[in-house]
Amino acid sequence: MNYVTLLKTKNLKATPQRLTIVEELYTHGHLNIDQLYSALVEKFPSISLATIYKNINAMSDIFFISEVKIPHKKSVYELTKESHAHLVCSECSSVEDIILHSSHLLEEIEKSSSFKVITQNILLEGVCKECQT
Amino acid sequence: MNYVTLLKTKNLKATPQRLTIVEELYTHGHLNIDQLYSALVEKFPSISLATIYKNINAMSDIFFISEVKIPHKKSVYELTKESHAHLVCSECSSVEDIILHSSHLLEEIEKSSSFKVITQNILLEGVCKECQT
DNA sequence: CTGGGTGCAAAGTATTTGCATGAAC
DNA sequence: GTTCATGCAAATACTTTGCACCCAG
Repeated sequence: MNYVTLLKTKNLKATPQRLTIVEELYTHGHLNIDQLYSALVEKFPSISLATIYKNINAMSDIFFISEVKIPHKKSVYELTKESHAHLVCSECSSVEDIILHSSHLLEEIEKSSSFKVITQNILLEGVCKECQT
Repeated sequence: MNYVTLLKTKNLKATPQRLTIVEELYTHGHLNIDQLYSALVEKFPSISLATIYKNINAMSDIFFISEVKIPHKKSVYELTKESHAHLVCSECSSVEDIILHSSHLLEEIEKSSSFKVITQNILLEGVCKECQT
């Protein structure tokens, strides 16, 4: 898949700044605003936080980027991908993706309530492999 | 259970403002900062947002209140209770609690990763009963 | 009485907006 | 050439802090 083309189909220009945000997220998976800014300022010394925000918002609007809200922490951003859950380490703050087969869960909800689920947002806090000394 | 006593055991004074926040959350389940402020200002016309924030923070520190972060929306607060999931309606923004038996989910995670889960944070977005015209 | 709480104002942090210039197409 | 993006500064929104006064215990 070609990010440049994908952006253009949504009428967003493929600027170097924008592409670098995408690359950073592709490479590192999950980054918060400050981490994105630190990464981008290396390459574009005069970039402003406003540009980061504008781009995050623009690409979120087209569902190309998603915000992950984390309890007691700053939000991180990721490239939108197949529905998945997040494992957040309380020690090192790492965020890991995991694909769940949560059909049981959805069945359970439909049985016990009349709520029609559209999007799942599952986040597990705990200790990652590396931090389990 | 007696909220007054509970607060005191944590060295928090049972002020009218504080108790009203608790009552509001008890009655309405989930409220954001603005809703809390609107409710409290009825009873205490000179209350300030700072007081709301300070109390929310103080009672969060003792795990008496929990913040629920919701995608694309403002956080809401609830009284801490038994572990449960949230159903958030995209139409009317209502938040409903549901107790899940998510053992399958936890087993699955432990099988496919070495992550040790401590806290679950499950939120489902969709359409509530009332909004399913 | 004593210590913590309240409410005000101010400070701090986070995010958005307006606009002139510049780059993508 | 036209449109949209960038980057600066300013504005707005959100949250915390300091302090004098007040109330719960």
